[in-house]
Amino acid sequence: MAEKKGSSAKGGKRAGGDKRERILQAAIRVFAKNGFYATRVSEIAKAAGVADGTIYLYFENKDDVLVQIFEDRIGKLLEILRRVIAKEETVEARIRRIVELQLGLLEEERDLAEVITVNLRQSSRLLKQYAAPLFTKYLELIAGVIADGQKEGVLRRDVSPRIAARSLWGALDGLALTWALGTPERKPDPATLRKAATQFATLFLDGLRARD
Amino acid sequence: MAEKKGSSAKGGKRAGGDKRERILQAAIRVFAKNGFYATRVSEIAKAAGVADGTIYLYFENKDDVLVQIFEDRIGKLLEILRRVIAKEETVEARIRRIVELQLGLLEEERDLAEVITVNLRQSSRLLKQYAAPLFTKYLELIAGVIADGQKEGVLRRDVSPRIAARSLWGALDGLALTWALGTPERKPDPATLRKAATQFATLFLDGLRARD
DNA sequence: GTGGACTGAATGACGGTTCACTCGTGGACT
DNA sequence: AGTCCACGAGTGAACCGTCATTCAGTCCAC
Repeated sequence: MAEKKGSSAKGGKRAGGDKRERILQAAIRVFAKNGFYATRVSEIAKAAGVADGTIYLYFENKDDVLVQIFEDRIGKLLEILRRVIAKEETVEARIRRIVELQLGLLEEERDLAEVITVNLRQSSRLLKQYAAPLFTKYLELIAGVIADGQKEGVLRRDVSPRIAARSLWGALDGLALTWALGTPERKPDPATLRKAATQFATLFLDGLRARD
Repeated sequence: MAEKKGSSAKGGKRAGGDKRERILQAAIRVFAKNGFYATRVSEIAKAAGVADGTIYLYFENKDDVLVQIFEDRIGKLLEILRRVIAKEETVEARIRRIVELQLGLLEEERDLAEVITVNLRQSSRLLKQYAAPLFTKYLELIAGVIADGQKEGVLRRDVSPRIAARSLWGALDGLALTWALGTPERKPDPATLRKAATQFATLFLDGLRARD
């Protein structure tokens, strides 16, 4: 309504790509707030400043909106993670970065984190089909780091990298859930977050380090 | 239809309590299979061998069925956990038992585990109101064990018991999720499960043990 | 003036909930 | 003992509100 249109230079034609993005952002916000099933398509539309029908120009249906959020965002996250891991020298540093990144996401993009944490589990059909493969990639990335550490002799070899990776992810997810559910509105205090991240990373690393 | 009625001795009058239980069990089964939102009330009814309307004699509405599952079952789980913890002598043994119990639940009552793991996150309204308090109790129980360990000097003191407890729960939940989602039908292989439990418990304990 | 992005009211399906009815039971009365 | 009746648990077809989705029309940009 009181919305300015195309805003800058060229005008509106190429606004298409922009609309899609606006809808995605709005959907993340609303899904985070109310959950997938309790969210009305019309709410997403309103939040995006778009007509109900417009959503169907960019997405097949409501499910597809959730799917696209995963495809788009988790893809990017994986990219960032890969780059960050490549940059660090030691296994320990890499794992600490993973922890920081996953919990940091909560600070930066709280809504996205909540959508991932909470909605990852909602529709099993959806989940298994789209989210699970990406999720698996994420886990394999972590498992890879751990396996490398084992080969280097830095990490103990009597724990399966996969199990360790899953535990790591689960623990971080569990910590995230606390804040996602705890404070309805406010961002979790970054200091608390950082403290938790550090403590947990230490705990995990000490458990995983090769005994001397 | 082809259902035998009151079956044994007395007849049917006190069958009421029985019906409620039948509905709960059926609901756990169906919720586990399809998730809360995708489940039709009529499906629960069919699975329980009961008319649609009967469900409303025992539960306020569909939401209430889920709520009652939590109240009923998690209550019992807490009870068991408390008893088990009391019986063990050392902190290490207690933590190992917690791990075994939570992963063991997956083996024994796969559907319930799935409902808890997956549906715990579905309706945030529902979740915050009913499940969260019970969940908090569970976490506090674990945190208590860890705090005791710290007081005894067995566990390191530089990690908050709460954070450790959350991590522990999250990791176990993450491991459970693997199997809950992985094999659609079959129970996870008990041996795999046990291996994972042991490995993780060792990992966690070694991380948490007081350094010498 | 035309094409196409966009709109939003109308549509239809779906499914939770209701409620008028059925029927077995156990107590009261003969 | 045999009959009868009131009760209420149980039933399930119908109801009705709630959306996801559609599509006939509007409005720019060129």
